Amino acid sequence: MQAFRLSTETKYRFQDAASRVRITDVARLAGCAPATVSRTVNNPDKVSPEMRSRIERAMHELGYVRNHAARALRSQRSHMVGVLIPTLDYALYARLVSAASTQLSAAGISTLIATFDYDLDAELREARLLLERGAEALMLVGECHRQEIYDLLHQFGVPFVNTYTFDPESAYPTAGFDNSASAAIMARHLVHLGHSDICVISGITEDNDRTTKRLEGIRAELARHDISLPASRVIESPYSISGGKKACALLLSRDAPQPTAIVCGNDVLALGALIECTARGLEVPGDISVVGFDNLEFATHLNPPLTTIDVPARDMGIAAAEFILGKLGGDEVAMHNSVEVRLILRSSSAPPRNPGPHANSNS
Amino acid sequence: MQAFRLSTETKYRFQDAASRVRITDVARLAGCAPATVSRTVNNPDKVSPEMRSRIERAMHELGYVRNHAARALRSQRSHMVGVLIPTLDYALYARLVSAASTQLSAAGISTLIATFDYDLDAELREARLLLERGAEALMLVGECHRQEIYDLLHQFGVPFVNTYTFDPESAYPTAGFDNSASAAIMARHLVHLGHSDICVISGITEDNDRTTKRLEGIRAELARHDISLPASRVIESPYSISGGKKACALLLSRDAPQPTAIVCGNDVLALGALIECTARGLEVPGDISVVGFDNLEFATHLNPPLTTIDVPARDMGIAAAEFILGKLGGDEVAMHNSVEVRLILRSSSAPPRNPGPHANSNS
DNA sequence: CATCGTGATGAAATCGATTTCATACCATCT
DNA sequence: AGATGGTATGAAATCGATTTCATCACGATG
Repeated sequence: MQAFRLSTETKYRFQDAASRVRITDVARLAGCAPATVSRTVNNPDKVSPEMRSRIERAMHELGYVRNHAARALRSQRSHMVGVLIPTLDYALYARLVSAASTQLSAAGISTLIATFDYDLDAELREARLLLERGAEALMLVGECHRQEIYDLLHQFGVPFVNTYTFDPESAYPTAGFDNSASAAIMARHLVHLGHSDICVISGITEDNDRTTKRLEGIRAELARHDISLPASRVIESPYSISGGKKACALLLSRDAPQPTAIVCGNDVLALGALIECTARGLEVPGDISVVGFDNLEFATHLNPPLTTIDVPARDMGIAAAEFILGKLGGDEVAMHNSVEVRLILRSSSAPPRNPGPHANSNS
Repeated sequence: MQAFRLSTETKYRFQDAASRVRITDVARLAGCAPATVSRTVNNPDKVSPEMRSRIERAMHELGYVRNHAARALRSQRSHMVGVLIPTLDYALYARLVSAASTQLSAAGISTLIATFDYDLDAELREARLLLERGAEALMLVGECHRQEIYDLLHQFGVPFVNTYTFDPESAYPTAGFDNSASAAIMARHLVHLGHSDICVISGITEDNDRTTKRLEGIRAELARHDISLPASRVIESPYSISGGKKACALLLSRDAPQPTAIVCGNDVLALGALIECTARGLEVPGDISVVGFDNLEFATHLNPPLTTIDVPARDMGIAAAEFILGKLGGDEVAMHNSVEVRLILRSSSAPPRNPGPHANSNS
C-alpha cells in the first residue's frame, strides 16, 4: 500500500510477487487472442489441436495459473460450496465433511468450511460470510436454523441441503436418515427384550433437532408399549465419555427403581455409561443393558461389544454432495435422499433378569 | 453446459436471483458515489457519520451483500486461506483444523479445506487448486511434500506453515512439536522402567515424516541405551483399532523373545494392542506394558488407563493460524512455533516382571 | 457460381468493488 | 486577506478472465 510510492515510473501496479502471469501474457506468447486461451482452458474442443498445443506449451512455459477472482466475477460461478457444521470435533461430522469434500473436489469444486459450535447465531453469521464469499451452495446439518438463513438462501437463490436428517415432508431438501425412527428402532429392540425400566442419556437437545427427534422417537415408541419416560429418567449431556459417566452415575443413584436398560445418544456417551456401570460392579448386559448410536469403530471392540445403530456418515456426505452437484448442474434431483441406518446387535443388550411383560423370544 | 440449449428465449443472462444488489444500487439510494459506499464498508471512519448512517440504512434496506469476487479481483486479497490435510477422519487433524478455522474466521478469513488421503500427488493437485482459488496462505501438515508445492508457494509468494512438526533448523516455517524427541521421551520412559525387549507398532511411514521421525526418535533413544530395534520388532499399520490388534498379534506370535513393552504410534493403535493382549490373557502392565500417543479422550478411561503423550492439537491449530495471520498482517513473526507435548503417566506402563539392566527406581 | 453453414479465431464489452487522483469546502495560521 | 492543510466526497481507471458478436476461411449444396 505504502511501499509503492518509490517507483515513480510504474504508474501504480500491484507488483508483489513478480506480477502474476495473466491470460494476455499467455496469449501474446502463443500468438493468439486471450479469448482463445480461455477457450482452451474451459472448452478445449472448441480450439484446433495445433492452436491448443501451442497455447498449452505457452501456459506451461510461463507457469500460468488462472485468476479465480476474475473468472468468478465474470462467469458468476465461484466453483466453491460452503459447508456449515456444528463442530469438526465430532467424528461423524468430520467424516461427512471429508466425504463430501472429496466428492466435490472431483467435480472441480472447492469446499469452504465453517463451524459454529452449536450456536445458531454464529451459524447465521458464518452463513452470511459463506454467501458473501460466493458459495454456490450450502451444506447444513439438521433442519433447525435461524429463519434468516433460509431467507438469505432464498434471496440468493442458492441451493442447499440439510444433512443428518431425512424428512420427505420437509419443505427443504434433506439428505440423511430419520432420527426419530432410528431411535425408535433402538427403543423397540429393548422393549422386545423385555425391558420396561428404561433410562436415556441424550445429547443436548436445545437448538438441536437431531437429538430432539431421537428423544421424541424413543418416547413415542415406549409410549406405544405403555411405558412412560418421565423427566427423571432422561439426562442430557454433551457428547463426551466423562459426560456419559456422570449422567449414568446420576441415573443410577436416584432412588427410583433401578433401570434395566440405558439408551445413549451416541457411542461416546454409551462408552461413558458402560465404564460407570462396570465401575459400580454392574454387569452389562446381565444387570443392565447399555446401547449407543453411531457405530464408531471402538463400539465393536468394547467389553461387552456395544449394541448400536450404524450411521453411514460417509454415505451422507456423498449423498449431500451429489444432491448439490445435481442442483448446480441443473439436473432434476430428488429433493430428499435417505441413507440406511441399521441396528447393530451386539452383546451389550440382553433381556433383563426379570423379563417384563413385553418380552419377545425372537428378538 | 448442455442444459441451456432449450431456453431459446432467454438470451442467456445470469439473472437467477433477481439480479443481485450492487454497490451502485446502494449508492444511488443513498445519493452518493459508489466509492463512498465502499469506504463505509471498509473504512468507516473515513466517512462522515451522517453519510455513513444514510448508507448503512440503504444497504440494509436493499439487503446488500458485497460481491467477493469483485472485491478480491480489485484488491488482490481473497480473505481466504487454504488448509491441506491428509484426512479429517483422524481426530487430531479435525481438531487442529477446527481450531485454526475458528481463529481465522474471527479475523474475517474463511477456510478452504482440502484432503488428500496421504497421497502426495493428490496433495499437489489440491494445493494448485487452492492457490488458483486465491488462497492467501496455506496450512500444511508435516514437512514432507512434493517439491513442486514449495516451488508454487515461492512463485506465488504465498506464506505457509508446516504444522504437526517443529524444527528450528527447517528452512520452512513450522508450528507443532518435535516428533522425534516426543517419541524418544516415551522410549526413555520404558527404558527407565527397565524394559529392553521393546516392540513398536508404528503408523505407516511412507511419505509421512511425522511417523518416520517418531520411529527414528524411538530407535535413537533405544540405541543410546544399547537396545537394538530390529525390523522384526517393528510393524507398520494404518491408524485403526483392528490394525493395532493385528499388528500386536503378529508381534506376540513371533518366536523371538516376547516383548515386555509395546510402543504404539497413536492411542488408537494402542487400544487395539491392549485389546489383543487382554484377549491373549496377558496382563497389562503386569506381563506387558502398552503405551500410546495423542492422549485422546478415551485413553484415560481404558482398563488399564493408557500411558501416552498429550498432543495439543487445538493449540497447534491456533498457533498455525496466528502465524498465518501475522504473516498476512505484515508483522514480524517467529518462524517456528512449538506447542508443549507432555508424557502422561498412567497405569498401562510399569516395570517388567524381570527388570532389565536399565531399571531406574525413580521413574 | 452463388449461397449457406460450420468451425476457428479475434476484438471489445463486461462482471462489481476498490483505488487513485482531483475537487470542493472549511478551518486555521501568518 | 491569502496561504495552508485537512477532511469528505466524486469521477474514472482498474483488476483479469469470460462472453458476445463479428469475421474469415473453407467445404458442401443446389
